[in-house]
Amino acid sequence: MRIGELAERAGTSTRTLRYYETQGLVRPRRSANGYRIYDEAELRVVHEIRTLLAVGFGLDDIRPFVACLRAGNSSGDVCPDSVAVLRRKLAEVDDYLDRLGAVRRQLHDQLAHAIAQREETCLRTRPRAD
Amino acid sequence: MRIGELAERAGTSTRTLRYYETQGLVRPRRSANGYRIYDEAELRVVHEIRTLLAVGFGLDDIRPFVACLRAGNSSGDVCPDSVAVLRRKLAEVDDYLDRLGAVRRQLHDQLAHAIAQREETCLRTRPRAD
DNA sequence: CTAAACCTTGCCGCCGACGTCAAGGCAACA
DNA sequence: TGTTGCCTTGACGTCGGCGGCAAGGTTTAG
Repeated sequence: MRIGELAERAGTSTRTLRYYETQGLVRPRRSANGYRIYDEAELRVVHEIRTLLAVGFGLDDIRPFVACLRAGNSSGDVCPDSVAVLRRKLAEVDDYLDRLGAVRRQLHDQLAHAIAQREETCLRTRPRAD
Repeated sequence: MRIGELAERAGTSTRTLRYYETQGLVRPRRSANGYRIYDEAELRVVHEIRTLLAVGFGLDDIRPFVACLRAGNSSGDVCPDSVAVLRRKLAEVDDYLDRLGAVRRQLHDQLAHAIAQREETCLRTRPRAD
């Protein structure tokens, strides 16, 4: 199949597919006139890329998964390099969750304090207004 | 004080301070020779900016807080616009925490599954090796 | 024959918060 | 007087994952 069909079937754009190629993630054959030709396996690869991107991976992180698929595995996850990336990413996410939780608490406290301050100011300004 | 001193006292760079100025967040006077002159209040402002940036705010979000400080309040949080931003940001963080939690679960499952697959493959390949 | 619908490469634009020169002016000290 | 160390504006570079456009070649349908 050509680039337009793959783009449509993968739910992305031709621009994106060419970009993945420059990043070494997808490797189409070329037909006589220079058009890119993809087989079904590449559709699988593109799906893997899209899924991992949606999870928050960068293209560099995704490379091992594509290599794993291309090595003939039914899943891109099972190779050692992929597992290593999964572990690292899980740790990163855990870190980020911690920090984001701290931020949440700070925002919450800051908001509560600001509102309390405003209440107090209102009471001082017009004590019997309410 | 001039820009170098403020940068050092605020723990940032002169480039950053000039950038904040282009964004309308900091407004120094100018001395006769064109040098930027900052008073102590601006140090406070820069601290506010840095703190909120560290929490994950963008400069646009920070603008109301600076205005609030500049209006004479002891905290940048207490003005209505600031409170509105705090609410919005808290909601954004909550959303993000949810999504990140989902990502965490997916990564965890994916990792568990990959490892289980590898164990299984090992057992099939060399059943009595371990 | 021609128009439409593909395809190609190449290059600039985007977002945000700056970093990093470059080329020059001003100030203070030996 | 020269050197060092401030300061000024201006402009381009960074990172990632593309979007969008230009200028052309190819193929297919009418």
